[in-house]
Order: sequence, then C-alpha cells, then structure tokens
Amino acid sequence: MLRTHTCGDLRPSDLGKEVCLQGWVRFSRDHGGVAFIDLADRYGITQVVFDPEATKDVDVNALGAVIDTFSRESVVQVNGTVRNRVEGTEDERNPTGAIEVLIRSAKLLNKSAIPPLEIGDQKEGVLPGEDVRMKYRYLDLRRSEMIHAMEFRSRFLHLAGQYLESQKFIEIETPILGRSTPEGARDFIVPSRIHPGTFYALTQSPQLYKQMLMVASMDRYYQVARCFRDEDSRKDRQPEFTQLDMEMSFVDSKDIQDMIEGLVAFIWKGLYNEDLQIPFRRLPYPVAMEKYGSDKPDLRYGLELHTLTEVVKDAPYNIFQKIIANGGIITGINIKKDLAGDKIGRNEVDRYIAYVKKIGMGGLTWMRAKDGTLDSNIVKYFTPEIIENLKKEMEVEDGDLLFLLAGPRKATLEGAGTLRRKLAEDLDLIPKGVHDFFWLVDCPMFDVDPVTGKKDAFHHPFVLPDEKYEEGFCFDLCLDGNELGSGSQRIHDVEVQKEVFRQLGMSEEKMEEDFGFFLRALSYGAPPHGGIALGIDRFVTILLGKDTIRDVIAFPKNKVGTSLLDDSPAKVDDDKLDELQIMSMAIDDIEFDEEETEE
RNA sequence: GCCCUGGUAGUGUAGUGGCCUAUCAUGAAGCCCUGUCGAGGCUUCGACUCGGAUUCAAAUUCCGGCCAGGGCGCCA
Repeated sequence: MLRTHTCGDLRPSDLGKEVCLQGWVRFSRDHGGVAFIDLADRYGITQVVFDPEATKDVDVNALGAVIDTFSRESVVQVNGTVRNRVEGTEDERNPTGAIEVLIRSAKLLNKSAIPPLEIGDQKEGVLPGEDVRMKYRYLDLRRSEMIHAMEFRSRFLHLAGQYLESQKFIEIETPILGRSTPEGARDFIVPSRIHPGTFYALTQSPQLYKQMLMVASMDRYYQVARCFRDEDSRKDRQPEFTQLDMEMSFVDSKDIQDMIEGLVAFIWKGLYNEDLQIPFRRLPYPVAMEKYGSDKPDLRYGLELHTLTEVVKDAPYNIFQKIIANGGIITGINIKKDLAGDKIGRNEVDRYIAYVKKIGMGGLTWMRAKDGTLDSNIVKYFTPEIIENLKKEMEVEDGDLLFLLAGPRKATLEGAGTLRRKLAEDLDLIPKGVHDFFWLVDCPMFDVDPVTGKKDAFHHPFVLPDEKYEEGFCFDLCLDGNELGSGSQRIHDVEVQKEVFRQLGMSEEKMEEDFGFFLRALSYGAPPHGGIALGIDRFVTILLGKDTIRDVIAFPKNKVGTSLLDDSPAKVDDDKLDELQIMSMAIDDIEFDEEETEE
C-alpha cells in the first residue's frame, strides 16, 4: 500500500516523517509562490503545501505543473514531509491543524469533473436541494455530515450484533424472495421466469420465517433485515428499509422487553459512553390515547389532554350535548401561562381554530382564565360548579389558555394529539438532545370498524391474544414521539392461530391457501416464543437529530419511489419481458399499439 | 387517489405587471499574489421548469402539465 496515513492521522508527534497521502482535493489556495491544498478523505482533512523555497532539491517547475492539474475533488497522491505550520497559523478547529505536509512529489490519480455541489462543510442554507444531492449521492456522501451518519449507523449495528451475539443470538438470513400474503402492506412483486405466471413477493418482514426458526429450535435469532413495502413514502418511510429483527423462544413479554433494554443500554454506552436509564417506563395504550392523543406520544413535554366529558355533561350547550349523546367526548389542553399561554393572541387562536378544522375537527372551543374565573363565549352555559370542576380538572390558574375539542372519541383524541404536537412545535417546547424511551403496552388485539364491525389486527395476526381475544400481548418501543418497533408474544398454538384468522374474517380455504405452510409449522411442537423488530433507519435518524430517514440511508428513494441516482424503476427490454411472459399494460406502452392500428 | 408548498446561471438566492439587456454570493475560465485555511484581488462566462391564457407589456397574474418536498389516504 502506497498510502502511509489517512488524512485524519497526522499529529505533531509525526514531525519529520516521510509520508504518502491519498485523498480528494477539497479546497486549494494558491498564493503565487506557496500553495495550500486541503486534502480530504473519510477520516479528516490534512493541509498539504507546495513550497518551492523549501524544496529546492526537487524539480519545482515540474511539481508545480502537476499541482496545477489538481482541480476540486480530484483524487491525488502526495508524498512529502510532515512539518510544523508557521507559528501562529495553526488551525485549532482541525485535529491535524498543527501540522502540514510539505509536498516533495505529487501525482494526479484521477481528475474530477466540475462538481455540481460544494462538498466542504456547508454554511447554513448553502446545501443544494435534495434532488441534486440524490442525483450525485456519491458526492453528497463525501460531506462530513453524511460520512458521520454512515459511520454512526455502522457503529450502531455493530454494537447491536455484538450484544446479541453475547446473549446467544445467532444471525440467520431469511429469504427476501417470499410468498405474497393477503394482509398487510402492498407487496413488491417479482415474476418467476421458470414458472411463468407466478410471482415471488419481496418480504415485508421476516415475521413468518423467524417464527418458523423458533419451531426449528434456533431459540434466539436476529438479523439486520431488509424489508420491502410498496406503499407511499414519507419523511420517515421508504419502500425498502432496515429492521433489527429478533425472536426468542420460551419467553414472555417482560423477557423480551428486558432483552431490548439491555441491548439499547449497551448500544448507548458504546455510542455515548453514558449509562441509559433502564427499565423504560410502561405506558398503557388507553392512557396514551387519553392523555396524549397518540399511540406514540412525545413525553418530553407536557400539554397533556384532560377528558372533560363528565365535567361539562350537564351544561346546556347544544354542541356538547349532541356529541355526548352520540357517545362522543370532550377533551382539553391547558396551555399554561408560563408556556406563553397568555401570549397567544386572538389572531393566533383563530389560526388554531383554522388548523383544527384543516385536520378534520369540527372546531375548537377556547377560554382564558382571568380574575379567578373563565372568560369565553360559552362560559354562560356553565354553572359556577362546572367552572370550578373544570378548573380543578385542568389545574387552571389565571393567565392560562384552554383549548377544548369535542367529537367522536377516537378522532377527537387523535385530533387533540395532533394539536398538542403542533402547539409544542410552535411554542418550542420540544427539548433538543434529550431522549425519552418508553414501552407502549396493553394494546387491543383488534381494531374494530365502528360502522361495519369488521376486525383488523391492531398489531398483526400472529400476536398472542388473551383468553377473550380482546387484548394482545404486544408492546411498542417508542422514542421521542416515534415508534421504533413492535414486539409481541406470538401464538404457538395452531388452534389459537386459526381462531384469530377466523375472527379476521378469513375462510378455512383462504387460511390453508395463504398460511397452510405456517399453520403446519406451528403444529409440530412450536415453542412459546416472541420477538420484536426495531426500525434502524428511524432509530438512527432520531439519535442523529436528522429530519428525514433519507439522511441515514446511503442510497434512498425519493417521495415517489424513484432513485434519482440510477433512475430506477425503469423499463426493461422487451425480450426480458417475453422471457417472463409478461406484457405491460401501462398507458404509455398501450398507446404505442394504438398508433400502429390507426395507420 | 386527494390536499398543501416550491421550481430564476453548475449551486444557493434577490426579484409582487414596465425601473430586467434579471441582483448578490459561490462556482467555472484566465490573470496577479510566498502563510492561507470556505484565502484574497482583478477580468470574463453562465439562468427565469414546460405549454397555454390575460395584457400594449409577464420571471412576476391565471389555467394545465412536468419535477421536487410536506401531509391525508395507505403503511396488518
């Protein structure tokens, strides 16, 4: 290897060494006689200097001519001597900033085209738009911020593997080409050449495989698993994503949670050298909905919801009466005076009223606490007793601003949760650099459509239900208002599994067709088991304080599932389609035929 | 499928009907400069997403398309 050091290595202790560096030309500064180049690689930046006065023993004209070819972002090699910088010109921001390399010989390894973006650490707002960054992702990834994200992610996964191996987990790779299943997300479909007309599906998660690994006595399994779902993207959702997938035999929910807490604490220690507080809090699902209007609330700030249905139920206020009569609820948020509740003016209140209407709420009732009582257009419907109870329930003091929402239970709680989040953002209540884990527990087994009565699995259909098939033994790991992963005890009794399928409205035939292989597996001594999968992209995104999952994925897709880098998805040659016996019915492809027939 | 926001030199921007032959920065090309570090100085180059409409006049207003982002639906 020609390279003796990376661009982040050299220190004053290396003074006088003959070194060879290879890297990219980040910035160069030619002073006419002496010229400086910031040579960069993944590890750092080292200043290399062309100094003709100091290198009279070499052919400086020839050397200068080579250095003239060192355009921005070209890869070059320099050989030279480590020396101190001129006194007073050291750069303390850079770990290599006390030294420089005096160039004695240099070589252009490969010229760079003129880069479409600037790669040096960006000043605020100078970063190009995301489409440019994606098209030239390999250049975007040269930025130290992206390098750091990739290194951090790598360290995260390495620590996870290290811990799980120490706990007797074995890593097993499950198939990516699997069977399309009826429920859940839309599948990405892969045509089979050998069996025309049949298709694999890219696995949405290794769920069934890992459960069958438990049947296979593997006892403890993990995998850094790529998962695929053909649904629309969001800033925290990509068509392909990575889960740290785990499954354990002979465990209950607490065993799984303990394991994850140990894992996360180990990773934390490795990443930050800090002891993470475990165990995490448990928050029952009904409480989460009631107090925060979300199944993954951010617990780092207050603004809790207060259910006020009981308090105001006797007030002769038509809107509330009607809603309560229909089984609806009234819930409220107290924006305390010291959270700037008294600084939200009438105009801003109107903006919040418009906001809640935009998110599908009927409206927003508001009142201000003033002179020991409440001030609002609906207070006239409230008896002194109701006002007192309301103040007590919401812990009201003068200067507080109260927002009330009313309507059907679930929608109103969720709407209030959305409003809570919006208020926290607007009032800047979300602390930075602070993280808060908790377990969401006590989830229902099914979501029941209030109109049709049709059941959907709340979590997924393999969760072990209680005897009444009402609650499931499942739990979500949540962090700062995000769901990091879902875990559960699984069904190991084939009859229970069939009953869950039945309750979901699946016929015996469909059950056999889609899940026969799995039911058969359960029937051969499936052990009690359970597991969890953590969304790595989201986890790393949150820890790095990034805005989008795309910033921790090397080559992400955009909003509409295309890769701006390689322009996938793309058409394939007709002979490939012929071989698969597939014909495109896309409108563009059909129009071609119509033109022919018109002639 | 739907809603919202945006699209000006390679990149980031200014620009609210005529003052636009379009601002500034950065970049690129060339020249000057021996201690800079996102070096500096001088010169030059380079752009209104596309189509239609309104108007004497459109980067600017309106309609539609395309592209990008945020959200709803969807994501068991």
